[in-house]
Amino acid sequence: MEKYLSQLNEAQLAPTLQKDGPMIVIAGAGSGKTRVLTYRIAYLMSQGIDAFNILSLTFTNKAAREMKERIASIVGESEARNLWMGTFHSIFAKILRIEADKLGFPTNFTIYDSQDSDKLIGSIIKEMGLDKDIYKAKSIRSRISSYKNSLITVKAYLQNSELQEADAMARRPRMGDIYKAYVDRCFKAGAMDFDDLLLRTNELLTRFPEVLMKYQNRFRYILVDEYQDTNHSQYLIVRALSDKFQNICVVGDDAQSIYAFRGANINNILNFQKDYDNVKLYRLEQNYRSTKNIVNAANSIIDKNQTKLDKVVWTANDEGGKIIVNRSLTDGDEGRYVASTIWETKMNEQLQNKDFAVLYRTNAQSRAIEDALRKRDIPYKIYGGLSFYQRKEIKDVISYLRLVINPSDEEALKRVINFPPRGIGATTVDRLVVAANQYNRTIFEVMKNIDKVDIKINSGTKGKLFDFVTMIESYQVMNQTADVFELAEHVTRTSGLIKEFKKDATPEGVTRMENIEELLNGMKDFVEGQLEVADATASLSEFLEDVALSSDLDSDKEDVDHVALMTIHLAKGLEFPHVFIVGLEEDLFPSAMSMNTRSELEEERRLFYVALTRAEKQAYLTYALSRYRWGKLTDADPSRFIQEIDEQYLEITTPIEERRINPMLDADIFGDVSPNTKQQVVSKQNIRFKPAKQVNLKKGTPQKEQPKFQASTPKKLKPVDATKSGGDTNLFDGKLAVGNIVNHMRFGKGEVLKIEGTGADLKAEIKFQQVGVKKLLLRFAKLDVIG
DNA sequence: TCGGGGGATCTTTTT
DNA sequence: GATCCCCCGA
Repeated sequence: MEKYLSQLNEAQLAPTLQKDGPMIVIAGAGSGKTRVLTYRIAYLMSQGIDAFNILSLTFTNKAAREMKERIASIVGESEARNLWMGTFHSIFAKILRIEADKLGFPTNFTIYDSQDSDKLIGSIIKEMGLDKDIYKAKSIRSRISSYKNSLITVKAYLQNSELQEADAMARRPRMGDIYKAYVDRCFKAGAMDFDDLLLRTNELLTRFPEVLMKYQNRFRYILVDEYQDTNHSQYLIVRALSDKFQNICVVGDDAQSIYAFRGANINNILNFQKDYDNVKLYRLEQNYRSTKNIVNAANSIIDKNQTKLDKVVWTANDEGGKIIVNRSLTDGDEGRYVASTIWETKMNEQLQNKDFAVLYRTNAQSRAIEDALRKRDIPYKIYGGLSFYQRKEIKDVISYLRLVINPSDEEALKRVINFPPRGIGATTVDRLVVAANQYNRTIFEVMKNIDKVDIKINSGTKGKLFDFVTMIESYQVMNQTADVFELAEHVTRTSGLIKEFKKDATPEGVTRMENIEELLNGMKDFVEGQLEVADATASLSEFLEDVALSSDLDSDKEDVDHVALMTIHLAKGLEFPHVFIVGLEEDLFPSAMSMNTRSELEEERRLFYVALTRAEKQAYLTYALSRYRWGKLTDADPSRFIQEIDEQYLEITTPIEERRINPMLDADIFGDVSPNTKQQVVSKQNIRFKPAKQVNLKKGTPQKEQPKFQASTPKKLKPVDATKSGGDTNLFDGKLAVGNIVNHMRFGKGEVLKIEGTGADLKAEIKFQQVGVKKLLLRFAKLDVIG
């Protein structure tokens, strides 16, 4: 152990060696926090703590796997095996399976992905006869998701008139009914969505003190990585579990909090010291990853944020090259610049493809980069986006398997009952759903008892339903003895899936077949890794759980040499020698959707900080003057984030003339002069920045500068959850001032007289022309600032 | 019931 | 540009 501990610096050593008590490690980017976590766990074990008593929550399953391997190499394979390590979702899914019966769920409950949830919500809206343009499935889902992450159950919602009123004012008075129907239907289907995995865990720990006690006693030492990205629901789980022994170690970096949009609450990390007694605070400030130029440039950006903890990240590394800023005419040119620069650098510096990463704000940006790399024959891999398991053909196969495990799974059933087409149309399915609701049974049960049910279906169709049921049941029988691979192979053949996909001879159809083959191969691997598991059923359910909860990143194989393409969100925690951050344009990065409040913009800035700090040696920032968006060529302005970097760290290069990089360059890559060498250094003044759009609306700000960003769009003014603590959630935080003239949806025009309260309680006293003085909770009031 | 064609909407980010 | 969804004719 000593041998390993000697690899740590002093700052890293202190938290590693603190065995007991609550502690927080504020770890700057690249400061070795994973190393601290890993060695700390190894150290705990060397001090006689049983692996069974340690719970370690990570942000990706891949991170968990890597840490576990590392720990195994220190303390031994057999010791490390018993560690509980993984994401919140995967760890608590396992616990929920063990305790499922207490909550009335089957052990083999299905995990609905977002697509399943959307479809279910869509059908509920349809069944209720609501207008789907007002009740958009996706936005309803995100509302429900944020309720769940804030622990607002259906019951709590129905008791909360403020929330209901807010939804009513957003023209969605039936929100509560939909929420209730959605939860009921998930329950009936034996399904949990992502948020349920956390919410139901909270329910379990609250309703069953003996269960809480069991896990408190079990997990005596708890470690949480990326604590800045935990949401309220996760926060409560951690609190509950750590309450007895208080051996809780959280690690994070407020500067890298980038998941507020899915409920992450930065206050969890900002307030940690108030949550426990005698919290020890450690800081890791030395960056081992990046050059001085990169670290300093990143610092100069994050300095622009108001909400942050004190921390000075520094490095003893070389100064390194300046950050290269490149302008292109179009997104296509940008892609070609990236590809040719990678090509050249690789040659000049004898690098591999995997030394490069291209990071972007939105998945849609990958295409232009992809095309350029492909033309240069540079191997690449796109992470995220439409993940393998979300592809249609894969979901089809998986849905059959889900039905085998859990025939109540409504979404899986609807997906495959008529695919491949077997003459069971939408009308029939609708009638089945109605009957199922009527008899309070699942659709599958109704189908099984179709003769005992009062339903208008002709006998021919009944026969088809019977055949389908028989088929699924035969798979269930097979599942008793066969392994996942054998079963899936059988299912794809006998269900007609293979035949159906083979009909399609287009390139897309061929790819589909290949994907199914890849899936089967993956299953074979899984089975081989699972040989010791005796129970075949358990292994199918485990496979499906992996599928539901693993991300693209998790299945990554280290040894493949390709350029990595991914969103910045996905790149968190990773590092690459050379990093391209592309699409640095206003409205794209920062995103047009995130410029309404200071806190949103600050999150974008943290995102940029995360992107930049992925780079070890060299960072490139690129932007284009025009770009295809929504299929149309649109003009773009350079991102304010470029301007925010201290100029001394930048090398602003621009092609000598605004020439296009030869689009035909694929033909003569060697003849093309690299944009790198043909550039001249220019000063930042030469970049034509538009005046940054005003974000903090102060009194007298000319309004017409930002008609696009008026708060009147219903989407922008979602009411914020009541249970969220702290002030970071308020849309009007720092934006509304006394004297502002505002427009209220119902009350009309008025003047702000007074602002009081903080955070979720922020209120404004407004004198309306028509209805007089009103005091409004800003988190619910629909206000447009008009002057 | 099926499949093609046309229109609307989409893009922020993900477990 | 792509996908999803609706509508209509076979």
